[in-house]
Amino acid sequence: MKKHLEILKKCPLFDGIEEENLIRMLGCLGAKVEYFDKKYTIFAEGAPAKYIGIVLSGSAKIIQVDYYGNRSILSEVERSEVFAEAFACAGVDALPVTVVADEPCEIMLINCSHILHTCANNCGFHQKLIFNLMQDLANKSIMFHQKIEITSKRTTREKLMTYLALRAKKVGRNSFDIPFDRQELADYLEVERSGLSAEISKLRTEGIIECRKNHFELL
Amino acid sequence: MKKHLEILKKCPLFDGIEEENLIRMLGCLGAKVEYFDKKYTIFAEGAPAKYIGIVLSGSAKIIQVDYYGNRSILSEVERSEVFAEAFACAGVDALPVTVVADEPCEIMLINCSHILHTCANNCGFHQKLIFNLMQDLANKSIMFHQKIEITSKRTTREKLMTYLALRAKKVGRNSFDIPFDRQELADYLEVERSGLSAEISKLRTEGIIECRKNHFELL
DNA sequence: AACAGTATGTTGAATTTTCAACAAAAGGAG
DNA sequence: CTCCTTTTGTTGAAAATTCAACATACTGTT
Repeated sequence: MKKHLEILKKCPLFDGIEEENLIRMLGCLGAKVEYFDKKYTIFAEGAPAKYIGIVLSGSAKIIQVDYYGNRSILSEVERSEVFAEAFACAGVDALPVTVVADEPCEIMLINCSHILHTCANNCGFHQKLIFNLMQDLANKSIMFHQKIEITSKRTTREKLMTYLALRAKKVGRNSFDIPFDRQELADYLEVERSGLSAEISKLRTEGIIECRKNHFELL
Repeated sequence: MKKHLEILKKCPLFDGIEEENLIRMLGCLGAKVEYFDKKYTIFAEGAPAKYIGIVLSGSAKIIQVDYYGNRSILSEVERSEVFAEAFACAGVDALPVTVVADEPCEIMLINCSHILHTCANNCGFHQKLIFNLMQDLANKSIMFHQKIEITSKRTTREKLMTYLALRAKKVGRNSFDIPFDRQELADYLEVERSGLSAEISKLRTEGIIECRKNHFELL
């Protein structure tokens, strides 16, 4: 557990919690660490939503596959970020999404009821954890607002430009990497890959954007 | 304030809080009630996101209007429900959405920092409020997941059918009202009103759905 | 009952997306 | 370096959406 401390201290769930308390806390919460290879499923759709996940290394994607096999990417989860917390906290019985390792991953799993309900030891950190969870959920909510803002646009071009503009604003630069390849970007924007490629080409020849692989620049 | 107690007791924010405590609490939180006429703006995009709103009577819609004037409806807020909590809790400086009264409304406004930060009186209900807020935010997150599930579909027909199926599942019946007129439903599904009307007609002649005004039935 | 105003349905043309199939480029393994 | 696999780009035809314009139905008021 020790080797993950630096990452865990950056996790919004443990914001403002001292290192020594954090270690004790993790024991009390029954936190465990599991390893997943690239492309492996961390949580499968339909599984019970008991656990909160924290990415210790690697990264993962939250996806949803519909009846016809169309994949939709809901979000990307990076190191020190939390996932599946909304389902665990809301007490839904089955996960409506799948979480897949994007690269080899170490994932910390915490049974959410251990966070929500005071334990026998009556340790005093639950309040802080719940406060942090609340702030994290508020931030996730804003993330979804942005995703909806992007996908509510009617054309591929507008979706792409809205996404890139938000990304640029977030990093504070006009030049940045995105965490998606073309197919994944299409699945995030909810458009066709081929149409997306065509649109990127057009924007490039029009001198509006520049891009190489997953690096983009707004001109 | 007394006349709103029955509604407030149903508000998820005050879940598990006794009536007598609730009254004192509201005073301590500095809760105030404002009246808004139909179509009036409760919160405007760009306004500071300090306040959490609770619908005491009437209903409201959370909308987003883009650069070109296209309206997108994010959600509907009914009696005893909370709104704008994510922005207030996450501490964003300006609201990215507008909240509009759908009918004449009484709205309770609470400065979110009064909920988040323990007051001088050191009253003991903050923990419970924060816990409730956390659960509410988790539920909102799930709501957004569903909205994304709906709008990620590629055709108007699929979007509509996904929406209606979720709605039917929620109420547990195949026959139900929706809180939207045609234009609003189109703005919620992120499609054209005329195309939506055409699709509803088709589904009707195909014997898949039945509808009159905002009442729908899945056959 | 008549009217005005709003909401809903209908239609065809223009635009855009999706789909399928293939070409080109990039990356990895041996 | 070469082969093989994966990713990305390109294209044209089919399907769906958007747009604009108008017809019809509905609502509330006088």
